[in-house]
Amino acid sequence: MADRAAGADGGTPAGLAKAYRPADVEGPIYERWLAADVFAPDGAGCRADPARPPFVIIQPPPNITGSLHLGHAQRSGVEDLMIRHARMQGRPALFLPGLDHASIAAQVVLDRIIAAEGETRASLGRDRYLARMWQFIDETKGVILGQQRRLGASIDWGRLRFTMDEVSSRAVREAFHRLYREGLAYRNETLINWCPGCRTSLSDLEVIATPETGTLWTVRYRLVDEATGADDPGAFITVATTRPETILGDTGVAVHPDDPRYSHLVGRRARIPFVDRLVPVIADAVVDPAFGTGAVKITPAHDHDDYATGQRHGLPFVDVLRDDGHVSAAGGPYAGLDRYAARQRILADLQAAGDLVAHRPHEMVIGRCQRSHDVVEPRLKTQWFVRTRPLADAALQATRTRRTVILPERFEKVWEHWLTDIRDWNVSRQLWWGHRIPAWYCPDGHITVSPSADGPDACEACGRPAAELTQDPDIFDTWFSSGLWPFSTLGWPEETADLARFYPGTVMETAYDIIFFWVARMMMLGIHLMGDAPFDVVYLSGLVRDPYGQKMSKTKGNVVDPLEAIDESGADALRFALIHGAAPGNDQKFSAERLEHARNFANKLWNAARFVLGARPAGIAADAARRPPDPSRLGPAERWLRSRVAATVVAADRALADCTFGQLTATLYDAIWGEYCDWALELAKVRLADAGLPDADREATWWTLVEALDTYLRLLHPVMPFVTEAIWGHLPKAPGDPALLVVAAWPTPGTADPAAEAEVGALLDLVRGIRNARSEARIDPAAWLPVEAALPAALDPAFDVLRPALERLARARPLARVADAATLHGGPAGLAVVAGQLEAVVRPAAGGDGDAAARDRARLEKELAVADALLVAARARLADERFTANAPAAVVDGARARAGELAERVEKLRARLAG
RNA sequence: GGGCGGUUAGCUCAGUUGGCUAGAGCGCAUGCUUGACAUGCAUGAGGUCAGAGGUUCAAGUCCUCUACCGCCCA
Repeated sequence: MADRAAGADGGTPAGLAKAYRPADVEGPIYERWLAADVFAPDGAGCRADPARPPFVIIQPPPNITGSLHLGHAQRSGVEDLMIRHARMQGRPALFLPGLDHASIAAQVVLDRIIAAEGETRASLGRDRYLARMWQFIDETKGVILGQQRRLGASIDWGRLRFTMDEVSSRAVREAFHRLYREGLAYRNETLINWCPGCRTSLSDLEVIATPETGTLWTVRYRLVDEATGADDPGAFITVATTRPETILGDTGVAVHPDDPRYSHLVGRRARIPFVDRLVPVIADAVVDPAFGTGAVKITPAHDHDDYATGQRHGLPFVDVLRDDGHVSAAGGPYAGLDRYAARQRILADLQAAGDLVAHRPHEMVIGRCQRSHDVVEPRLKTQWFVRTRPLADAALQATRTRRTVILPERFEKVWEHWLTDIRDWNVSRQLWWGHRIPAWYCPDGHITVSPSADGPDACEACGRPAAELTQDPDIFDTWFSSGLWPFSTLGWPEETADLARFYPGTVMETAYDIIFFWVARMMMLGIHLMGDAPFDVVYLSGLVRDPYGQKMSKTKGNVVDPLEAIDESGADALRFALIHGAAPGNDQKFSAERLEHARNFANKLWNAARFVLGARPAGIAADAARRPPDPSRLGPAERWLRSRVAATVVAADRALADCTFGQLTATLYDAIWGEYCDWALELAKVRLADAGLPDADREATWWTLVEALDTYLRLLHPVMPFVTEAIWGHLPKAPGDPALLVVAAWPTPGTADPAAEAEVGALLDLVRGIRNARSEARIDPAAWLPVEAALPAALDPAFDVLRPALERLARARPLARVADAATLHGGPAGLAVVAGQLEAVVRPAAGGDGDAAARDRARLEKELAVADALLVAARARLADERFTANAPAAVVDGARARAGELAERVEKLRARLAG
């Protein structure tokens, strides 16, 4: 691992390579975690307190035949972050992984493969097809598991579940059996959504309403002369339709009862062309007289509205489609034609007969299959349904009482709305790959539902032996087994120890686009079957999009492969980039720049550690146990750093408590880069190199750096587990520390030191001011220039200690303190610096040219203009009695102090410009 | 048609219960092989917080309306 990597560079401090090379580090570290058995809440290396409440995330199972995309990577990263944090806090943390069989998706993939082998589903038959599927998933399941591992997910591999394994299968049978017994699962013939491409029914959720421009054709039906039974010459009723092929299934024509244009026709019969069916003209208030001609053809077997109308009026239901979307035998002369070919033929034939009256473009909403995008056909089928109303009410109750909280909260409205209007759930799918519905039918039409893997022994109703029963050929909607996931994974229906300990789970994290498909169903089934909601928090993450905000998709070619990103930049960089952009419910754009930014951060941290480890004072042994710095030896910079670290711990804790993980990464980035690397290490360098100081002082400085680094590594570990673990392995350990950071204790905040923060803050401002003046005056950055500084007496002790460091940072030598700001005036030409309450003068080597003086003057004038404008505003505010009377005292005091500082600054700047 | 979200620097985004000079990364400009890091360092430029109105001592933040973009449901 890291030691091996060091060899290439040779002689680098502490055996760390000059640049962080994730590829060298990640694999071995994951191996060490596995070997130490730290991921499982009952693993040998687990250090959790078993008395504390477990923290449980059951991972959303990815499709077993697929591969991980960035969305998976992001969610996996966020889940792992929560799990690792909980684990470090000492809670038993269960991160349970799984795979989903994804019926339709898997069949689509396999169908393509067997097609290349010259086979089809039909040619193989059900049994051989399923055998082929098991073989296929055996080959592919490793892909996605390996990806999880590459991401660093600290999942409990021993508890890996698959939605089609025996434990999950038993749960599906048992759940369905119970729902059936309770009347919550029922079989019914009704209109369902049929996808001719997938040749299966779909739930309402899988049908996507798509606005499209179609054609509205106007067709006239001939009315029959009841006396003769022949067509009544010249008597027509004209209807409008967007689906002419459904004419074949028409069993009525409806008009509005109050429509005077048609009232005389109600009760007569029309002849449906081609199939020669006589159908009644009926009156029904559902008809919109303003739409089309005001007369509506009724196709009860192929339209949801017509279905209801047909029921009200006792019309026949004629299914004119086959499963493959071709016209069935009921379609007379068009039988066997594809639905759209039939449409064209019918239109042509109507035209020829003179019955096609008109046509015009028509804006409409068409239901398309979520997966195949085929136009979905409403059809009459006998299917199994789950009665959702009582289940949905319980789910609503759980969120209304805050038993389960949805993040971000705005999704609770969406949740409410959907569950309030929910319709029964069609769970039958006419596919092969999935859980076979455990329902058997006897020749007398009795239904037997059995939870047993072997099926029933006999018909429940009439006792016919099993041999005379036939099992329902259909399988369950994949989401039915997914809905049981929070407890089927734990062994339900058996009362296992895991089930008792880990149900309900803590957080369910998933993408917001499956809130109904999955979250709602887990909630409904979990509450019903387990008696309690399956989780405390539903964390809905957003989608990961490409840099232009487009959804990533293979067809667009804008997909970023997580493994490639890891190969290039490391798993930590990918995790950081994804987590940094993750706000609950918000989509994020992902770009190479973001990844690079994260990679640079990992490298920065690595190098900071490299410096610290290489700067160990001689008096401290390489294998010395870590101890806190000696408080009596701490200088202002050390006190400042410890205070900042304490503040960072507080901020990190807060971000974790709020689930604002982007805030967490920003906090740690700013602290590590902006405070630790930019200032703390630079200040410490000088002190550590100062041979004139007592050993104990330098050792205290080093221990302070180590302590801070140790804390940062712990805080950052959940986000960037590999680099932090790699570095931590080189740090001195405190007594009680484990061998691996993954199970080290989460930090507790230290004590704030406001005085140190103020003192050091002021002195760092002085450094910034000097640098600014030098840079603006275009002075050679390498040049050492004398600087005189005037500071309040209170800063003297800190200044005395830090002076060598400040000199180096400001390239100021000597950096002399003067007692009185007035003495800064006059004398040789200099660059004025006004930084907060401090003033200084930089003395350029050769007095500077005329341009330099002019530039310096311009800089001061600009600073004065800004300060003056702010002062005017601040004074105006304080002059307003309503402000001083109404605002909180702290705010008013702050404004007064601010105005005072500004006045001082303005005065100083004016004095400099005058002098 | 109903609902939700967004609009802050050239780009991508932070911005907590309303309260000190609205921040970061990338990009840009100028300069730097400073003994951890050029995957770096220093300094700087760059903002009418979409628009209008309102509440308030005080609004990027709260309310109303408008515009544009996106999403969900029907």
